[in-house]
Amino acid sequence: MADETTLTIGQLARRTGAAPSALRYYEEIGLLAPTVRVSGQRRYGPGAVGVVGTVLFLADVGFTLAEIGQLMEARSTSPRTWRDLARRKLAELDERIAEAQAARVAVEHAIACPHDDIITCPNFQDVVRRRLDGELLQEIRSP
Amino acid sequence: MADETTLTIGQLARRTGAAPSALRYYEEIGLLAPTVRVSGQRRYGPGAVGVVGTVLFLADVGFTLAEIGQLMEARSTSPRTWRDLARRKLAELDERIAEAQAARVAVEHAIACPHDDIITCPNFQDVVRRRLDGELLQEIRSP
DNA sequence: GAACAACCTCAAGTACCCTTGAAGTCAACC
DNA sequence: GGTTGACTTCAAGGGTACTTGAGGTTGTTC
Repeated sequence: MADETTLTIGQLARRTGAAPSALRYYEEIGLLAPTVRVSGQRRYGPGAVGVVGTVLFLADVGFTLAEIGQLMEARSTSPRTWRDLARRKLAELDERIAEAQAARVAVEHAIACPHDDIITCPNFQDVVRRRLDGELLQEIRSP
Repeated sequence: MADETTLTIGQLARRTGAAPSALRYYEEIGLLAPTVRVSGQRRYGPGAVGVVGTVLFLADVGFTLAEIGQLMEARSTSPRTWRDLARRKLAELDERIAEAQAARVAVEHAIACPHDDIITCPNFQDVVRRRLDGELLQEIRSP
């Protein structure tokens, strides 16, 4: 029977919902610190669940693994950096929400439109034109 | 001087904001119909701007290129399919919005938390625990 | 002592959406 | 007739986050 306070990679995987291969990958890219080995096999302390959970949560929130790496590093050493990164992501989330809501409205309009071929629908053409104009504006702003 | 009602790939690219390589790629995967060629070069009618604009808009909205392919095919032949696909994406957008809003709240809480190492913060631990429990529920729901 | 599950490493593959580079063609201009 | 710019094809590369497969070891169980 195994130690009860220590987890194998499979057990950690089950408790966190991350695949063992993903956990190995996280270790490989430096997101998770290398662990104690028992005859070659990784053993995790109970705290690992929280760490992996944090990683997964941050990934859900939209941080890339590289960003999560920075966050985990700044975690205890520099709460200021941590909060800066978090605030930046907050702005990104707001943007994403706004975009999704705009998209939602546009799709709703397209569905409500009585035309059979949407490309012929004036409403839709309007949406598309705005999309194209947005692109052009971006190009003009940063040439 | 060239025909005024017809566009080269570069001109179409400038009018739509899509790179020429992207337009060729769209054609390659069947998203854009192959066009007339003038001594080997693609020539697009004015309607192409709308078509490409539609593709770009749909991509923004979150459709994959494969889905956009289906949509373009169903466009005039089957408005019902079109609306079905659109409605499904609407639900997806709602989900995405809800997720982003939940993430926003969680990040806000994390920022507001007075703890220096967030992993030790009870609020944050709670967020992470909910994330893990959510995962487990999913696993139970679809084993 | 053989099977079995779960672990290990390392290289390569996957999915999506393109971009980049090499090598060449074509029309227009000087 | 040589350069320029925009076009052509085709194969390969790139970023992100993993997964998969081959080939091998360890520990437990029958």
